[in-house]
Amino acid sequence: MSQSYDPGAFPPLAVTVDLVLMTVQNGHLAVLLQRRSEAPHKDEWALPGGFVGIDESLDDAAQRILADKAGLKDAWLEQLYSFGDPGRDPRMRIVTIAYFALLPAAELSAPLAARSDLMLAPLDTLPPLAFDHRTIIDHAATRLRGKLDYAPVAFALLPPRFTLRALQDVHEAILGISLNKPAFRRRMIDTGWIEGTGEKESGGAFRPAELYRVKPRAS
Amino acid sequence: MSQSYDPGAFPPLAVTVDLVLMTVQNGHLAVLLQRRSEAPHKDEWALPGGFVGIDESLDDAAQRILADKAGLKDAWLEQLYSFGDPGRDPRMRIVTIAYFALLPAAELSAPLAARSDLMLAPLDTLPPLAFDHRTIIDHAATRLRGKLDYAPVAFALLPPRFTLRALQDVHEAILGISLNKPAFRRRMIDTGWIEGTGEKESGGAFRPAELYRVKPRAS
DNA sequence: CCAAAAGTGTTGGGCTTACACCCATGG
DNA sequence: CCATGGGTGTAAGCCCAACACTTTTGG
Repeated sequence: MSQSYDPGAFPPLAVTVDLVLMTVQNGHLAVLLQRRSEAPHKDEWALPGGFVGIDESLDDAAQRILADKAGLKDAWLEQLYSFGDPGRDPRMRIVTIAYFALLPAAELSAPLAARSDLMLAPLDTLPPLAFDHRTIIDHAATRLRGKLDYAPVAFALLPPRFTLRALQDVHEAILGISLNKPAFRRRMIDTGWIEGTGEKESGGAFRPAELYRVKPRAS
Repeated sequence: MSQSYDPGAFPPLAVTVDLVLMTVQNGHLAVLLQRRSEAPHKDEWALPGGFVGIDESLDDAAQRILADKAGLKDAWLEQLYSFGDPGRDPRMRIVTIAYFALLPAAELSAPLAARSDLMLAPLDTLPPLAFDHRTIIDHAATRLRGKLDYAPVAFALLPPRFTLRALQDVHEAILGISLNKPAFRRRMIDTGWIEGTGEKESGGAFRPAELYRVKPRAS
């Protein structure tokens, strides 16, 4: 910050935002990938991303890219980490700010059906990825698992009304382990994050479970 | 990533690294600030920072700036968050990657004495700061307090050999609360992070305390 | 032998888990 | 009335904090 400044003097350098958009599919964490249509890494799989507009905040860029790729607004989105090794992109120096977002699998079915360049890949069987995107995804998975116990993140993967069993399934998918049912129920209930609606699940074959919703942030 | 690319087409945009360099001074968390020598915000206090070199990784840039300002190498340094709102710098669009670092107060006395543009400001009585640096410092303090219980960060604020009382003082300064002595001792000891050297503190007026050191990362 | 700080033994309470059981529903 | 999954009561165990106590040093 102490050196002299002249806009024209700066070497070409770009800032992008890349999204790690995760969901739970068949009991496993999965991430949305996009097939690259251009060099470098043409036809390889990569994270959806894009350049940050010159008058656009980083958060706004992430929301815009999310809307472009998944057609969605107001998703839970969090800045993850920044990656900027020289040479991570062969074209030029690019620093990328990675964000991660969580969406219910149901909300991704429409964009996945509409666009053939998108796919959902389970985290444990990722294809080879362009750039350093594999590293970025690993960071995101670690962060997600770390936050699960102390922050209300899992709800972003569920519809507005959900059963406790569905919530437990999400936790088990993210952590990759099975959890004790009564302990899980009580732990969730006395986090204060959720509240029961009087309603019951419909269409079930057996005893219907109560539907819960996220409490409208009291604290 | 899907739009066409031409290095010359990119609007001028720069990437900087800013450092939140913290220590404990007189029982309070404090941060290293540098008086700006140029516009904008000339003569205001700001975080030490600098532009990222075109062939330099983000981590390397942070280490370089740390060495320049504090004359130190191999400090514990962690990427914090990236800030890039348009307008955060009036000159041009600047995205900054904030890092935070922890150093024992003793290691800062030399640079502080040698350079009149540096000062150590307690977190609870910060002067007005340039740019969005106040926000960055708040993020760093929150992150530090959050990590204290589950990561071995406090040791970066202590010399290689330290007493449990000194460690407790650091924790109390960071958290701003006082802790129960026996509980703290045992909690620290069975984290497995530290081990006793046989040595005792010297020069004390009363019973000398045992000196501990960080275990050479077993796990 | 006294003051002051280091370090330890013991107790008690709160939180979480594990297991067993009951409840509600469809067929 | 049976199978199945939802939901709850209870007891055991672990972790952690508070308190009281002992130990070690300098003066």
